[in-house]
Amino acid sequence: MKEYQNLKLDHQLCFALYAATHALTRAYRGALEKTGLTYTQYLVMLVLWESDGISVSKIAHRLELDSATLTPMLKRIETTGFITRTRNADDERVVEINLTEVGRELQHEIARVQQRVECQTGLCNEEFIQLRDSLHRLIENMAESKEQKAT
Amino acid sequence: MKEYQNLKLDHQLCFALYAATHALTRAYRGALEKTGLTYTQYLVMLVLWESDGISVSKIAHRLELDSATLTPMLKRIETTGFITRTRNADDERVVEINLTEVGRELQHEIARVQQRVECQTGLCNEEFIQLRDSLHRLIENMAESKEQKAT
DNA sequence: GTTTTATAGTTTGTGGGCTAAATATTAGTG
DNA sequence: CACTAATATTTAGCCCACAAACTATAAAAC
Repeated sequence: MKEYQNLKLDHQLCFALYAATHALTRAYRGALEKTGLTYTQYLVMLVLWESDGISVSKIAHRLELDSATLTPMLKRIETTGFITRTRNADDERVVEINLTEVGRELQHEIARVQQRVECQTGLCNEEFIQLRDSLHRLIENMAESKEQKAT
Repeated sequence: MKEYQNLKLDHQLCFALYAATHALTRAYRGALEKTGLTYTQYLVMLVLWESDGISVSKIAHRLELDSATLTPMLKRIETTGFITRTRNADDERVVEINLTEVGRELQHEIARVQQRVECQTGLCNEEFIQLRDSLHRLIENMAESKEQKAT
């Protein structure tokens, strides 16, 4: 049987990404536990702290998620009391997501959680930034190659 | 309201990882479609091509997944005909996973799929390797900080 | 002004991933 | 041999992600 070196698990970028994402997600899961947020819900809150009162589809676009994923998730966050969901009066197709007072306050606690997990990565600031920027280039490139396929 | 620069979505390493993983996963989803494998099932096959006939828990350890995640997944792969699941005769606690002939043959086709997706990342070889190695360091560091917490 | 067409969001069904708990088998211990 | 501990697998229940189908509203076309 021919040996495909490129198929070795440890040579794969995709597996490195997969494993790193899981490692970070697990770290956040533990740290977020007492807030009642899951990791993905935490990402939604990050979006809202940057731009409160936006629509479901805007959040979906920002996080590159499907609105079918967000609808049930937003409902769960709503039950925890951090956000409200209201139909826009001018355009009743649109559902607006707003932070509650509790949701805004949560930001202070989360800032500490974020700090802690970032430390756990054990990367110096330089490598942290280099890694992040490489990932952004990768994301950009993947988006382009997807567009090309569409045309 | 105080502004936490570190909480900006685009400053977060975790979101860059999250988005990059999703982008790659989506690319693989499309490319793997005609084989009938999902992305995670593809990872399992990579493990098996490296070491056929290992136990469920060994696969779980290699992919850093819970065996509770793998059991239903392996059953699905089994129905597609790429693997078999058999209890070890000496120690009936253990379930061994073996490739079928079709499963071994699949490797040739998958090698081409892998090549194609790797191209879509648009990274030069140098950056590819640098990124992958940074991720491995991150994974390593996260594992250490988890151990420290346990002690 | 009524009929398309497009847009925003939800629902449904499948696969993946986790935790906690249940089950089954093997290995020790007296 | 019975009792307990350890290991491996499975089950059950929850959340996330996506595709496809559906509902409701708004905008465009005629």
